[in-house]
Amino acid sequence: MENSSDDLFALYPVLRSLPPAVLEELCRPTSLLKLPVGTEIFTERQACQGFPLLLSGSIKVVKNTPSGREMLLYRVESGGSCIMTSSCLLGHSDYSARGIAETPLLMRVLPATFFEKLVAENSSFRRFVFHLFAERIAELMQLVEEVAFHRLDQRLAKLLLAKNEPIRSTHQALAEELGSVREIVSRLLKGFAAQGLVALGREQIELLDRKALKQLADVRR
Amino acid sequence: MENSSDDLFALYPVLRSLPPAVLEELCRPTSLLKLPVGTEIFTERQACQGFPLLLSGSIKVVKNTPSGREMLLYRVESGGSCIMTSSCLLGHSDYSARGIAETPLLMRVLPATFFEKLVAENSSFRRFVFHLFAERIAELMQLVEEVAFHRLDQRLAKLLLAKNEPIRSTHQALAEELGSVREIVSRLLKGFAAQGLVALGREQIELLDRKALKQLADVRR
DNA sequence: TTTTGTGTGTGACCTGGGTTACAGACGAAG
DNA sequence: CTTCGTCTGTAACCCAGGTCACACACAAAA
Repeated sequence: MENSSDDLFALYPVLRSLPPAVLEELCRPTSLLKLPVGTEIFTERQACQGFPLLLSGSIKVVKNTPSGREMLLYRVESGGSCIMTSSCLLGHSDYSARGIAETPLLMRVLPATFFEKLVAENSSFRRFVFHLFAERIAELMQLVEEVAFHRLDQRLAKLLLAKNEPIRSTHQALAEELGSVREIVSRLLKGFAAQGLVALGREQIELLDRKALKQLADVRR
Repeated sequence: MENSSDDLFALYPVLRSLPPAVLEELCRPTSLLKLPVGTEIFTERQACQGFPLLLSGSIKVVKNTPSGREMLLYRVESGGSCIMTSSCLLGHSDYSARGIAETPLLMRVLPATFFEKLVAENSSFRRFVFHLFAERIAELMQLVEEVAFHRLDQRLAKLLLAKNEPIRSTHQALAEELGSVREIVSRLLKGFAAQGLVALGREQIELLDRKALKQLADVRR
């Protein structure tokens, strides 16, 4: 698949107004990064060189515990951009989380100097970046609330609803998104199945009663 | 106490480079806001009119549950500025949290139009704002980790260490910072006291063994 | 002094969810 | 087919922390 600048513009319309020099630099074939699944995009306390523009694939940003548990903080999908990186570009040093390629990635990296320039001169780009920040903060605050106050069954229900069917993922993977462990997810899913909310298969979950799941997910306590 | 522009500049050196017009507007006595304790600075889903510059006092940003529990997301102190607001200034609509004056507040509000202009034209101001965002995000990610993976005794120990002695606050208040309930905090504090880590009094806590508390707070599990 | 309110101590109890330690089930590879 | 690795089920157990229901204790107000 060819990755012309067209793809870039389709995902990041903001970049249409780039000055030609930046554009040329950005579209040089060497600036195209292909990364395999599992690549660590960034680690806790490690610097970064530019502003990543994700063309395809998805990055998960997670916290890990020494005991081997994991918790998904958020995802970066194509069209989004990892704001963590810009955070770092802008003086804040350590990441305090890891970013990992969930799928093979295709991305271009906007060098730091260009990023600075764009943010300064291009109001729509600036708006775009601010928006990324704002969104991230809102999502993180939501996450704090959920982790602090919502039961795991609620959070699991919500997670299932957020995925598009057919859901193909292991209980382990779901547990890691929730910051829990496999056994509990299995137990809860079994409960859901018993209530006729889902049908379970190896590495696949079918949602039988979205309405009831939604109700479960939405209970305020 | 007079609140000249000097105070403003002392807290926000960034503003020194303001164009005179903005400066004049900002220093008009009418732009000085005095708010009593308990004022709701912003609520979930409510718009905002400018970028607040806190001169004195502290704002707590919290999540509440229907069951009456509360959880502190973060604080804004003088010199900081509530990035939530800017978030909103920049297009993201709903707050998903409440901001409440913990003490009487003294603040000036930079009107939205000036804010836009400053962010565009003044690189140090822009850097300042980005830095606020970045810091906030890092803190929130840290908070997620703590809530998800750390036990309450750890988090309480950390909280106590972060306060400056003498600590004068009720168990209820501590519980609300942690997103827990009074009884549990009392129980844990009693435990700390039994180990000689703290001495308890009505609305006051004395730290007897900071080293041990620190150790407790730092355990990685 | 008595009253009243606000903070604290405390025990009994419950429950969500994490831990351990398995056993079976399925699919792919040999 | 057999083997092996990955995924799932599941039971026994434990513990942190939340809930309920109190009883005090202390201070300020009446």
